[in-house]
Amino acid sequence: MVTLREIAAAAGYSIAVVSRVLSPCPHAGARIAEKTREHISDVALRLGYRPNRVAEFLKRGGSPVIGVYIPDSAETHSGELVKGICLEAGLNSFPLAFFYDATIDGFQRFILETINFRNSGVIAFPAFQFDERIAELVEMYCGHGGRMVMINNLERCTAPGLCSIDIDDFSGGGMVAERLLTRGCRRFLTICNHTFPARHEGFCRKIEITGKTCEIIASVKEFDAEKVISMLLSMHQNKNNLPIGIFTASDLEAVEIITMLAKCNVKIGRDVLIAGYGNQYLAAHVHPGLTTVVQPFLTAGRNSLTKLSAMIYGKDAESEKLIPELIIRESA
Amino acid sequence: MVTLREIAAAAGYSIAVVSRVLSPCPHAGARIAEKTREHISDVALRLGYRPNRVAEFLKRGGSPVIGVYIPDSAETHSGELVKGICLEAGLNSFPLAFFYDATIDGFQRFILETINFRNSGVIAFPAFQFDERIAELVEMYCGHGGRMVMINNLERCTAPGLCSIDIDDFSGGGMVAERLLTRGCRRFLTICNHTFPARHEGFCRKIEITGKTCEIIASVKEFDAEKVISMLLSMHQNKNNLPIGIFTASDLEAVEIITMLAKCNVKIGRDVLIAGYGNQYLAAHVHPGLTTVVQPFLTAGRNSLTKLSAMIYGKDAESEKLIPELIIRESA
DNA sequence: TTGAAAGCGCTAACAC
DNA sequence: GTGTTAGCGCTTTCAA
Repeated sequence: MVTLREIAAAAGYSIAVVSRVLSPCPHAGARIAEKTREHISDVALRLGYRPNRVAEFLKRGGSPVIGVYIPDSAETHSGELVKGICLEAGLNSFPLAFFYDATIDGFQRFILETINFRNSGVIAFPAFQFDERIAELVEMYCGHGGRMVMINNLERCTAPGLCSIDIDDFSGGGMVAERLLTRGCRRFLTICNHTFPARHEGFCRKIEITGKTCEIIASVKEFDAEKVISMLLSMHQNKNNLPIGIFTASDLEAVEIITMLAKCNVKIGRDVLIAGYGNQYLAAHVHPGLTTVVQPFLTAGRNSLTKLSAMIYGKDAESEKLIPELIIRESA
Repeated sequence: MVTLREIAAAAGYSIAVVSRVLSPCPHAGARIAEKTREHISDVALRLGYRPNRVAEFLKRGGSPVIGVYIPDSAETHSGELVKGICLEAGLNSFPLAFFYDATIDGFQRFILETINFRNSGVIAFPAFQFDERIAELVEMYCGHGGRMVMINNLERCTAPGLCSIDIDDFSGGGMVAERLLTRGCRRFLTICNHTFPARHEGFCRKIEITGKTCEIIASVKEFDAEKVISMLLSMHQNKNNLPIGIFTASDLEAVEIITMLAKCNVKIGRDVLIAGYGNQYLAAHVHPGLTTVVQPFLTAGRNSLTKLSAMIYGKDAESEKLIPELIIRESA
């Protein structure tokens, strides 16, 4: 491992000068001659220096570890988020401590643990039902100088030192509507999903603009494939009202419906078009393949770490909104 | 954060004595009076002491960070493994550095990086095609005092300081065979999968013991649902040979086949029984639900960290083989 | 059996 | 602009 000491020896300066050149946030008023800076940077590069964050934060009275709060679920997008975070963390030599959970009590334990260990910052993706206590915990943490990046905060928490990365569900829903409209759908069906209302709102808004309406089913449990579909088909025997467009705010429900309809001899992709949300694992492997919305969670993960690291070193980081993308397969 | 200094003050001993009591591997020849040990342990417990691994390893000339090499895929089981590792790492205050990759060159970079940062140890799940270079890298790393836990090593690498956690694919395949036999299957079909040969071997062995045989299809691409099934069904018009049992070594293929067959009016779960392997996300949500083998990757993750931590502190850790479990749903 | 003190790699206050 | 020095929390050598 290359240390400041070795660089200092090789460059002919003291360790302190080398530190001031290489430190991500040197103390205020640190002045270095431009020539010295260049020389030391060159030597560091040549020797392959990688900072020892552990020692850096030890001195500052803390630990470089970044706490990551992640939903305790097997969904594909959490995996993508984790991957993005890990990738950037690796590049920047930040160790990570993951906390898998999906409860408000767990979130509280997580925050307290983060404070107790004097970790350098927090990335949080609290994917459970929003609760005022979250906002309080975030305020408490940031109020004491903590830095946090929150995924899908949706403007519910605000605090200095808090930066949000949201993924735009509303426009994702709109993309599905546009696709179904383009494919010539006349009637639309959608399953309620209270966890992600914006996906529906985006979908319905786009449909309403065209003067068409959406039938809404309370839950996937009440989706009686044979009944609903035979009803819909018979109502429109003249075939003029085909295809019917179905949108569910999660792939899980879309896959249930696809496999239920397949058993009823419904031609999915022709008479009935189905689109889901999330591009979960296996969504590409049902027949017909599921048209769905892919969320840029890898990007969210990478950006969250970049922003957090900037904030940790006293720079500003702006919140951002990421736009999802429609993946077209055979189902719609 | 409670430090040794505070405990020393509260207990009325020097920091050195407290360190000897609380350190996970005190230097050889450290003697402490039993009464002192108890007293200091009590105080530490009362104050809620959690060791500062960063400082501990700084002194020892390294970093507490554990490097984790994980396949760069969205499969559910990687997520479970990561979760298990994170859980134990959190309990033991070990920071983690994940390296998502699926190439031998990446594995080499990972090992070199681990050495460069003087990380405390490695958990590796190299899920790509086995290569002699892996064995060499492992030998090199462990030869220089590195500690490693390998997931699904399958006895391919050996080195002092290496401990393996394998999941028994052979018995997993056997479980599926037993289920299909119990359900009265007379004929069996299986899709080749060269990545996981043991799953097939376990399956076919159990079938062969009963004197029955397995038809083998080279790949899922060549599974022409209509052709294969109409052939099979017509061959056994008398219905005496129903149900037909199909086993694929991955859920992905099983889901493809289920959704293809559904379109052909085949009664899955009655005339044709299908089982997959892996219990991937969505496998529970196709219709009919997929009978499959769930691998104990959460346990593997937890145990890998426990074993690694033991080895890091100079204790021995034994390799182990974990047994998967059959999840019965409607498809078989 | 216990304590004093050095030092891991780095930063920051202070001196020059 | 640059160097000196103390110290973050812990382990370990050496001395008592």
